[in-house]
Amino acid sequence: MASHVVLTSGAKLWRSLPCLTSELRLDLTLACGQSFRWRETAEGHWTGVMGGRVWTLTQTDDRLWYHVYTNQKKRRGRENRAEEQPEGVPNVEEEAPAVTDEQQSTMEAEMLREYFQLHVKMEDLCRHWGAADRHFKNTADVFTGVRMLRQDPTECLFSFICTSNNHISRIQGMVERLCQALGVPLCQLDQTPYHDFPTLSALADSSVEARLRDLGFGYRARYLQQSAKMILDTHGSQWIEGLRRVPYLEAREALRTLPGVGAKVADCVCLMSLDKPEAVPVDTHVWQIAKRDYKYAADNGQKSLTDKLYKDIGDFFRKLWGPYAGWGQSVLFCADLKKFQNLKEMGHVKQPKKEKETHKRCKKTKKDFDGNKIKTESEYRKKAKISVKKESTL
DNA sequence: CGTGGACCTGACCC
DNA sequence: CGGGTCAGGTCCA
Repeated sequence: MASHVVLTSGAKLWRSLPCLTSELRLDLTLACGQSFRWRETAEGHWTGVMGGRVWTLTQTDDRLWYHVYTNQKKRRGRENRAEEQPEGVPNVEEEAPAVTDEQQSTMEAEMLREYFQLHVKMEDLCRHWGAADRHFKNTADVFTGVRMLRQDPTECLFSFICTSNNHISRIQGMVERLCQALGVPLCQLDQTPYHDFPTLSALADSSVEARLRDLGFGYRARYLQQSAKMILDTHGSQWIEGLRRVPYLEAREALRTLPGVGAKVADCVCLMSLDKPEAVPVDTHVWQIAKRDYKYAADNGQKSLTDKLYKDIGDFFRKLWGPYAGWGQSVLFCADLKKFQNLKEMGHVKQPKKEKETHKRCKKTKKDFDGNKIKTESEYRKKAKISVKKESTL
């Protein structure tokens, strides 16, 4: 049976492209809640599905290494997988045209450059933002290499419908079950099956709501099915992709007409899949960041994130950072996640022992590796103050 | 325009 | 083990 590859055993299986870790950190970028499809399958090795293929990625100081697995061939006509493969689902990579390894590799490298948007120079953006924004600089100095992915719009939309009033560890499991239940199987590696993300038609089927409720999606089950159906019925299968070519606000409002898609989810989809780098998703984290680190609306005492407040906070960051404000937001968002707090405290001091412990933990818990957990709100504030103090002394 | 609740579920804490 | 709280929100009154 096929298994996950690692770089140390079999360099022949790998290809690479130039990419500095200052531009891309796989661990931060793939586990900060943009995409829910990547898992650390071996230390520093991330396996997931992108563009209908299964990849393992890893990196060295100046290169990004990748391996693409061969999809299992579907035997036509004699598969009893009717349950898993709704009709009308195209079989990815079927009858692959004859291409040389070289051509194949060139194409794969190009897919990666697009997925990670390597043409955008994060280092330049961060230097620019850091010059005018002290708090950003202090955070970005530790959280370098957090990039915005350019995800498939359908996957992004339906994944983020799952995020409402939810947490990352559960969302990951839900998205995995969603793909397993409704997506085309691609291959299996060490007992782990990999599936493509479901198509719109698979999601729109009337049986989907009940099915997903059984899989623990709660009230989101209806949103997923209804949104898919609404898109197909009133706009057509290419509609979401088409939103890449319309202005930000227009795309955002279009998305908001879908059930389960509010301001936050719409902005996530705009930023992470529709080429709208100015979109700033404002969630509880970003609201906290705005108040705590930017003294935004100091003690205005707002209870909830109203539409107006949402827009004002977004405008605030857009004014501060400019047209790529969404990319800036993602750096601070990532730095605010519980699971990455340990990175901050290590700061510039080298603590190899601690790092080892963290890695162990990642493997053991495998689903949810929290670094130093913050138990209560007050403890959270304490930490925030500490980090502010550190910053002021720098 | 702003507020208060309901909403599924399970991870995490005590 | 049982009970509360909370999570990258959205929708409705």
